[in-house]
Amino acid sequence: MSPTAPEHMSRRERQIMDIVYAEGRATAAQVREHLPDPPSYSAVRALLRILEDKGHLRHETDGNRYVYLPTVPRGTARRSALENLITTFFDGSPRDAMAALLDLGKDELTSEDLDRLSKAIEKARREGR
Amino acid sequence: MSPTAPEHMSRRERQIMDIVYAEGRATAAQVREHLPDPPSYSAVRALLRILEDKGHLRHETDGNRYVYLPTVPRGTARRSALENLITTFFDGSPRDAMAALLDLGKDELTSEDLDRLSKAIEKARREGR
DNA sequence: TAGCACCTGCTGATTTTTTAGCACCCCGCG
DNA sequence: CGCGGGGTGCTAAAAAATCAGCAGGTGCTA
Repeated sequence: MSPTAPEHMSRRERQIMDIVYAEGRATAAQVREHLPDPPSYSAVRALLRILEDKGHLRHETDGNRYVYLPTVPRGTARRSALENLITTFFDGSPRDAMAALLDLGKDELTSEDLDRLSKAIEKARREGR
Repeated sequence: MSPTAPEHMSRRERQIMDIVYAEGRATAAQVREHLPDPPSYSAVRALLRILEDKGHLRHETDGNRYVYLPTVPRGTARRSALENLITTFFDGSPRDAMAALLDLGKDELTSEDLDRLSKAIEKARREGR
């Protein structure tokens, strides 16, 4: 079983993990700010401790406060999140996913972004095939 | 708040929704098959009924059994799933997401897939910019 | 008709999650 | 010193999720 298993996390746990991943690192207060329907500060800390117990988070001390970080690196989490998304929403087809992504980001992608993408594709073609 | 809100769903609820989205439509038995640590048949049915109450699923009758479908169409769910993923794991950058996706699928993408992708990019360039 | 194998609705109870509050510690400052 | 403001751990209780079981319906076939 993968260490990144959003499947097996409770609602709050997932929300918190998402925040930590988005922020990179976060204190209890920070997490609470980003939490929808934020519960008490103390509740947030409890959750963070649980997440740490379960091995999803670790913490460093900054002065006297804890700042939490994911134990599994962002890149790994990204990957499984993508895989998961592809299987549940794109029938396991990365191509379809890319197409959707392209469409989704069309307003945001700059000409230069598209260049880079094309290059990356060329590169993939040369290497992979 | 969006009608697709995996954020607010419980663990089982999410798992079930994922299955239904992956399958397109599913009966209680089918859902149960795909569920990790499957609970009793009766428990699955209970969950399905709850999901329906909450408006995430609806059902049609096939003979005398219920087959469940998502209320919000797959395409819509896809979009929000992608958006969500992009914000939490790619700092809101579709470009980075595409790059990761390309890398992830490099072994699976055929030459033809890459062609199509290139074309789609060209098209995006012409239209968008 | 009776038995079997499905299905459904419903409900109460167990288990897990989520929460708030309390006790304590450390530090800076009037 | 003594107080306030920040932090922490821990725990009990409330709330939500999860579950299994019962009652009843349908249809099929021996």
